[in-house]
Amino acid sequence: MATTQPDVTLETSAADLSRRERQIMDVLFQRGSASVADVLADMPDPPSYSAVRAMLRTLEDKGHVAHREEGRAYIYSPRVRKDTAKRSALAHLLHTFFEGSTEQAMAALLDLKSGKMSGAELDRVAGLIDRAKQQGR
Amino acid sequence: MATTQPDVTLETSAADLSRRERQIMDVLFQRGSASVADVLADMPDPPSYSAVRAMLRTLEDKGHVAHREEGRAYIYSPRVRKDTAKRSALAHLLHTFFEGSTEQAMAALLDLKSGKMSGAELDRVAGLIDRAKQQGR
DNA sequence: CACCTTCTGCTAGAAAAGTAGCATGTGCTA
DNA sequence: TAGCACATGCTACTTTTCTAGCAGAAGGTG
Repeated sequence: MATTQPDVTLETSAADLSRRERQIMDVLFQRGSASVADVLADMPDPPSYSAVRAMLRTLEDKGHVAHREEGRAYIYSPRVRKDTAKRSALAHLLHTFFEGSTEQAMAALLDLKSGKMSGAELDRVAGLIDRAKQQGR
Repeated sequence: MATTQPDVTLETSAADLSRRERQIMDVLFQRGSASVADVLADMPDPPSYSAVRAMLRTLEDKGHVAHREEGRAYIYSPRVRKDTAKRSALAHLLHTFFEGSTEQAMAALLDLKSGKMSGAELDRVAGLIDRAKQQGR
């Protein structure tokens, strides 16, 4: 069965970002919105303040982020809705590492954190699956 | 001894790769191993054959990939085990988009593909969750 | 064998990414 | 009001990424 889905190519963003830009977007998605200093604080192998500013400007030019002024500082946030970004990231991961199989991904997820999940949490997830089954029927 | 969690920062790779390098690694993880031509075929906005070769060489220098000769062609493959790569990718995604919550990630996963999952597949996943519950108890 | 195809090894260059630092504006506070 | 703390706007520079293309080796085929 040719699973030849172009779904990955799109990616809504991420695919065409440079290393630093990607790191910045990650921080922004994780925090929702952030000042330059915030971004800097969360970056691996942190560059200079100036460098971050420059890259945020680039990202803004490219349309990936927007800023609003808060006091005298700029607060940046991603322009794609987190939900959309989530979906593409997930889709990309699925394609790259799990042959597109949700089942495999779920298994890996459970394997990664099962020890750390509470019973209640597991119950809720089980509930979600039940609901999916209902709908699919 | 606060070796708390290097989980995200480390990333086993990915974090410090350039755009093209990342794209190549994605192809390699997805296919397991691949010739230059294979990689090229799967890349978005495909560069030249030469360019791909050069980047594979770079990746090899950096230790991210290895090659073996098969006939007169080089077949490249990632040097980190797919499993390890999976884990870090998943961990990173979890941190970036789901506040580290497996539950949220599962929900998103179901939401993304629930329509496309077979009943049997859902059953198997439910089974996995049951098992996790057993263990956690 | 002569030729075509397909692969690698190089080298050199253009383009993009990443960076630093100065100038400037503004609020705060001693 | 003078000075500090922080913020942005720029610009120029260095480094890495990305790319093309030539030369040579090796297999396949008429």
